[in-house]
This record gives sequence, structure tokens and C-alpha cells, in this order.
Amino acid sequence: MTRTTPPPAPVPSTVLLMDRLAGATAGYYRRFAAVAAAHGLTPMQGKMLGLLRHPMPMRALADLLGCDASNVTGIVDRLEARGLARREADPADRRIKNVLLTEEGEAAVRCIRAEVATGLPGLEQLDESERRALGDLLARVFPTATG
Amino acid sequence: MTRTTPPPAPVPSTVLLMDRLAGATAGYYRRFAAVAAAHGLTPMQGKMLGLLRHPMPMRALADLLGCDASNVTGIVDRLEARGLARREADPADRRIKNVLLTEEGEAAVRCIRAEVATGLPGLEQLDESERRALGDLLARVFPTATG
DNA sequence: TATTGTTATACTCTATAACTATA
DNA sequence: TATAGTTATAGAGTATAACAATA
Repeated sequence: MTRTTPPPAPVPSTVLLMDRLAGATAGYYRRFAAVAAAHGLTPMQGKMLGLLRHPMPMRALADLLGCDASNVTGIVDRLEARGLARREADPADRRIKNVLLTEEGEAAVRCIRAEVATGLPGLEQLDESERRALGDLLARVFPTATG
Repeated sequence: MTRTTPPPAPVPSTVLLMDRLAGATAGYYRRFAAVAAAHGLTPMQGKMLGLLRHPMPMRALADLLGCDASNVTGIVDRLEARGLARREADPADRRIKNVLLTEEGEAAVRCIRAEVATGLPGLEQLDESERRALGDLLARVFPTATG
């Protein structure tokens, strides 16, 4: 122990950081899925609700979700049957149907977001500077990620 | 502009950090799913391969995946049909079947891990201290996450 | 009795292909 | 011709319930 400065902590290799990202992804998804299920929704239905900050065409939803457009029909069908979203004809282009949240849908989104946050106890242990650091780092690694 | 110090950067609220987490989760999953698909695997099949660092009972896999045990049967069936994993009778408890990777399965895991990492260009922009910071923060928020 | 793994069932998500209506 | 949305289809993931074999 003669060194003035302690040896550097082991630097996580890229592979180890990948494991952390995988674990964080799994942990977040698990929490999100549990909250969605508590509201009687599948994870994909909950995710779509969260993406509908503004009315948008079915096609835009497919792009945001990264799935084929044909899948959006069924998902929106089920959200519509639950009274959480609805379709509206686009006045400028009659091919387009814009999807938007109902008031009940907006309430569900607010509820789900809050419950997911409170269900991640590790999040509350971070102080503000740590939260900012985490948010900034995530934004740099996933710059175009939509949620 | 008479102030000596610039105003502090906006502190991301918990809700905003949640959005970052959701976006990072979606971004990582999207990349992982693309790599798995390039290997002819579904995301769940790729995830299960990555979890099989050691032989483990079907039940343990169900717990790690957070799904019902009945689902594991089919997923392992398909991995076994592809020659990537196989079942082995447990010598100590004849109820248990241990699942383990074949050599081909281990090779696939190494390949997938490397390809996911190289496919996240934002990751390469982080220096070592930033990578360590991100890994540590993720480990604190998701302490028990398995990947 | 309890646990492990499987099967049967029904629902949802997913991509592909073909179709209608509109641009 | 090209695009937006739908439908049909098949394969995969999911939970629930019931079952056989084993502890």
C-alpha cells in the first residue's frame, strides 16, 4: 500500500456494460409489464398508449413501434374496444386515420407512468445529479430512442 | 445576460428520467431483436440463450425470464430443434431437466453479444469513465436485474 | 402433499402477402 | 404508381388449468 493514489477500479468492458444494459432493459420491462397487467393491458398496449402524446396516423405508430403496419390495426382495435383510444378521419388525406387517446386513455397513461416510477425503488436512491447523469448518458447512447 | 454564472441546466424530473429509461429500453431491445433475427432467432430465444451461462433447470429459466413455467417447454423445444441447447436429466432429482447450451449455442451467444455491442454506435462515443458511470448507475437502479 | 415438467387451450404479438381506397 | 389501412394466415410468446412422475 505504498501508492499515493489507489489503483483504478476495474473498468467495465464493453461486454460488461452490455450486460448492464440488458439487465436494465429486462428490469424496466418487467416493471412496466406488471403495471400494465394491473391495468388489464398487455405490454404492447401500454407502450402504444404511452406513445400517443399527440394524434398520429397508424403508419406513424408502426414506425415508432418498429413493427409492421398490419399489427397496428389489431392493437388499436383492442384499445378502442377498451375505450382508451379512438380513430379519427384525417381531413386533409382521406387515406389516413389518426389515432388519439380518449380522456380515459390519458388518465391511464398518467397512472401507469407514475406507478412504474414508484415501483423502481432503486431510482429513488439516486440524487439529482446522479439522475441527470444517468439521463444524459442514456440519451447519448440511445439518441433517437422514442420509448 | 448580466449573471455571472449560467443558470443551472434543467434537472430531469423523475418522469423525464423514466422517459429516458423507456427510450433506452426500446432502443436496446430493437437492436437486440435485429441481431437475433439475423441469426434466425426470436428475441425470446436469443434472450434465453444469453441466460444459459450455466446449465439450469427449466424452472430456474422460468424464474429468470419472469414467465410461467409452461412457456419454457416450447422455447427450449425450438432451441433444441435448432441444435443450440439440449436437456439433460438431473442425477440428483429425477423430476428436474437441466438445460445447457451446445457448442453451437455458445458460439451463437458470443456472436450475438458482439454484434449487439457494435450495433450501438452511441456506445462507442463514451469514454471509459463514462462507461463505468453508466454501468454503475444502471446497477444501482436495477440491482437484481438478470439480463 | 408439494414440486417439476408437460400438454391443452385461448389470447396477443408478429411478419408476410393480398386487397381496397385514396393520392 | 405509390401510399394508408385492412384482412387472412401462420408462427411464436403468454397465462391458466389439468395432468403424470417424482420428492
